[in-house]
Amino acid sequence: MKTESGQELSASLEDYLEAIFNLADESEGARSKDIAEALSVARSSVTGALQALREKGLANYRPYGCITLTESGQARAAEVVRKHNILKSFFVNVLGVDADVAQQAACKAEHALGPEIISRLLSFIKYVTESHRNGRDVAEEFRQFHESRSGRKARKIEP
Amino acid sequence: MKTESGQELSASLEDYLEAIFNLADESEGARSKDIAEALSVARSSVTGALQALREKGLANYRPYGCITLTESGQARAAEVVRKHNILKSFFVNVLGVDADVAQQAACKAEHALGPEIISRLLSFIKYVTESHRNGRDVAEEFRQFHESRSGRKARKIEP
DNA sequence: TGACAAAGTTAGGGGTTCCTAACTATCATG
DNA sequence: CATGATAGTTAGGAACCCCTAACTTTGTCA
Repeated sequence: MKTESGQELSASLEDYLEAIFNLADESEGARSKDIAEALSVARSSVTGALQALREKGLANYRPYGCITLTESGQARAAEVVRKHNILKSFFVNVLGVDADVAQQAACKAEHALGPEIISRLLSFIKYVTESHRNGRDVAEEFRQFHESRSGRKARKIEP
Repeated sequence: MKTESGQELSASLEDYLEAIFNLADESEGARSKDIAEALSVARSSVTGALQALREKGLANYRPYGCITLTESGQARAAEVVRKHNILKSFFVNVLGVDADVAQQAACKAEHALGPEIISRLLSFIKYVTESHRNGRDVAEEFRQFHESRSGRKARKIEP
């Protein structure tokens, strides 16, 4: 039983899918205006994207109607969101990056990484988490390593 | 003294820059045909890209002439290549991904990640390398963790 | 209910990136 | 040096994705 449903999807359409998924989570059915806002895009661009998503069988959409995802649309969106969360978690919890920076980077990188790498990344996060429980906190150890390295750099400037 | 030189560059143009850089490394001056081959693109697309790069002051190019990068072109290309190598190294040496998969993923992701994350990723690779020298090999430990996890999954299927 | 504001759509246009087909330049070789 | 093969260019067009401006629909409230 495969989760994925068919064709290639552009990064842009994946973004729309993700936004609809997240918005529909809170209320039921997303509003065009909120999608536009979430993606920083004109409302008319949303209309276009919705037509494309409908044609691919991913969104239930008719003019002036409320916007939901089809089953396969939800599956695709869930995959994207999953990638996003794994990436963000890696950036924040392992690399120690700011939440905002991580959020933005995850948004862009989620379209670029295939299942193999995502799966290993997830595994790696779990590994780091376990290391924490086992008293050999890899994330913490790295953070100190990183700080001491940046520190060393800084010291070079003022001797 | 900053390395970067100016404007935003599309992912596509970054790819061309990288290809020219790599090709010019081996011989001197890249050939249009080889760029096309490296990027799996029609020769005419290369011509267009070269015009764009020339307009941005990144490539020395005139019709039928040999192709080199300007100084700022080289600087930009070097940045891209650096990102690429850091990502690939992370995928291969930390996550344990196949070289080919890593290569492809690095190619796509290099356009999506900013300096903050790249710098931390580099630092993390160094941390893992040191851990190897210190007898606490994080990469190796993760590899075993990952294997045991995939193993556990597989066992579920045939009980 | 009628009228106004907000939400959504359509029309038209621009930029990017790529393609194929046909043309031109370059180069090696007989 | 002629000529054919290879490399490179131009022309024209398609697919995306986004925009603004103008129009239509919807919903609210006096």
